[in-house]
Amino acid sequence: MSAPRTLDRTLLALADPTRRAILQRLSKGEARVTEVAQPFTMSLNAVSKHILVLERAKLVKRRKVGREHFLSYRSEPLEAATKWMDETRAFWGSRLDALERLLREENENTK
Amino acid sequence: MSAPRTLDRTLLALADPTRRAILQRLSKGEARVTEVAQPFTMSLNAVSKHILVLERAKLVKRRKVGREHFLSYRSEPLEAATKWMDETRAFWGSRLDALERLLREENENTK
DNA sequence: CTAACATTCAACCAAAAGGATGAATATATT
DNA sequence: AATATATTCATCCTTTTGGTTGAATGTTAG
Repeated sequence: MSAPRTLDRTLLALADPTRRAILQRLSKGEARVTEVAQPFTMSLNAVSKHILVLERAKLVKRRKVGREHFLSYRSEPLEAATKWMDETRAFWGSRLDALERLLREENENTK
Repeated sequence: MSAPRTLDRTLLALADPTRRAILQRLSKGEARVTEVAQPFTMSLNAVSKHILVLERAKLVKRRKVGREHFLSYRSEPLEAATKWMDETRAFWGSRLDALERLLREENENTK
């Protein structure tokens, strides 16, 4: 099993609409911090912090050219999270169907 | 587009190893609060709070029988989150491949 | 050199998260 | 009725989060 910290960071980073919007923007191509911040009403600094969260989760990579920081989207963490979710959903969802689960519950309740 | 609040709550609830462990336990069948809390070193009350977070995200349903509260896992939010992730990953990941993205970036940089 | 620009750093703040403990509530057992 | 059990409620504490503003840093342009 892979370190759960990574998954924590990925899911936490994705659990915010601002950050998802940032990622969506970056999925269309590289952009500078100011460009990324432009559509939002919040301050540039606030966006800068969101970017930091995304970087910590490795969902965004930064490339510095002079005074400009180019941000790009990295797909690996989302792929990993998707993989975890698919596997988990399969395991939690279909392996025990409703009837099986009911039987097991009854069995446990009479122990 | 579906309300982002739901997705927020689901992802936030999943972004914690304790809560994922609780869900894993419940995926094997119903359990009471005390049973769910038993494996953890933290206090019962702390677990109770985690359960509340999971309920808010509709990942856990509660059925009260006398003084006992039976908790059960609900698969719908995880299914919805998986769906969102799959779609998003497809959209962000494969629709623009590396070359396309590179061209677009160069184009944007010369505007 | 100086001015403008891109970005972060440093405080500060309010709210939420994650935990502990002790009291309260409701139900079951004797 | 008295006690034990299952669970939450109410406080309190510390850390994190998400936001603000103002200053600092580094880079480019005039």
